[in-house]
Amino acid sequence: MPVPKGTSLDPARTRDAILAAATEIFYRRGLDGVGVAELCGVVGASKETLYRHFGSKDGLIGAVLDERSDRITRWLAGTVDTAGPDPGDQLDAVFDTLGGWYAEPGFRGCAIVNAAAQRHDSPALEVAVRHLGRYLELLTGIAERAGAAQPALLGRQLLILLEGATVVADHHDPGATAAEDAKRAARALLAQATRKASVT
Amino acid sequence: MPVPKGTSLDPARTRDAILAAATEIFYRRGLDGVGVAELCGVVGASKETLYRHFGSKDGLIGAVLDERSDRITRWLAGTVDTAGPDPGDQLDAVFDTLGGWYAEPGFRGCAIVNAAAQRHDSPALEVAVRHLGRYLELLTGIAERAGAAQPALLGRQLLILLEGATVVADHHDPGATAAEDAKRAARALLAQATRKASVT
DNA sequence: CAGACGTCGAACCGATCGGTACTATCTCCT
DNA sequence: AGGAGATAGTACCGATCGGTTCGACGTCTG
Repeated sequence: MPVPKGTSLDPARTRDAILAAATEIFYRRGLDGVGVAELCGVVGASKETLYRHFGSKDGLIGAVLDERSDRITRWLAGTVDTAGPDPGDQLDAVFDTLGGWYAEPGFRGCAIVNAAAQRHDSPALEVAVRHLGRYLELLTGIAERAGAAQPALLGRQLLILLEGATVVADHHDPGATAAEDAKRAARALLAQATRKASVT
Repeated sequence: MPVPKGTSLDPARTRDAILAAATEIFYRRGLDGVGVAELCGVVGASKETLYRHFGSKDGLIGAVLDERSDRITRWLAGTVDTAGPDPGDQLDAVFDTLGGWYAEPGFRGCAIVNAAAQRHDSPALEVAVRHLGRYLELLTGIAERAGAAQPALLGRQLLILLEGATVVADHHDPGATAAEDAKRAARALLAQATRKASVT
């Protein structure tokens, strides 16, 4: 039966359902680890519907990564906003939030960086560049508000800590200390960058 | 013609040739981005030869990652050995070496971490865990020799910097400063950890 | 009520996938 | 000299790939 009797016809909702299912399964199994047919089976949609909404598998991948980057960025910016006015507290909030993410079951690293690792062109690379740019903007803002001597430098260093902690948490973090380790390092760099007599 | 007239028959060399070609093409195009047939065409070997040496594509992937991890670890340890006795100099050597790698044309991030991003089981994950463990051992050794208050902590933080710099260099490093940024951060953390009145 | 639109389910397409089998031919070792 | 082992080349296997097409049937909008 096409279109089960009684369902409300809502293209936007259908699109969102495909997007949500694809986001989860692409993250868990990798972009090449699942075919379009299986994906359609999981979400309960037909291939025609998927291709009408996204045009191609690459189009779907692009949409998934776009949406995920937007959501993560909003989520992280939200934790900064609710952390109060102190830049140090904001930094703590960022890494505490990351720590919560690392501890979630099914954590597999950053979906966007992972995607860029397996498709070094297509939409994935562009989304990754933009995604890290957003992170950098957020972190540099904290560095500026803290009065760091070289906020751009500190922002880049904080980005390195963030991405490094994510990789380490994914692949080598027996004590689950990556977020805490990175937080301490971030605090130390912040303190050093805001000291009056600053080193290099 | 099977076995071109005049070639020396050397299974080990054949194996190495396949391994070298696979290492390059897997790194550039991703594990799923190239098929066994194309790979055989590039290296000039037959499928039977490949399967006799490696058993399966996954076996080949495992061998590629194993060999690459060994080689990178030796390479990095070598730069530390030739950097002299000062732990600070050794740390500089590590990140300077990384900076040279980042600047190479065709740099695509850490092949092993990339592989683990697209195959979160199989041999890739185990090799990644071991690979980061080797890095951690190297960095913790530097931290110990420097007399850090908490060498294990500093080692883990240095690992985060190393991996973070690699990711950032791959995806968002317009000024190609990632290695230098990480080096400065590493130096700052080392200085802080070796100060007598140390902050947590 | 009528047409436009959305959707499912299935069939189908050519291409490619990882992997196997076999033959002809060459090198190496005794 | 002769057997054993290694190799290229090719054909082949079933499965799956991304993608297209079509008909039946449903909802939505006028």
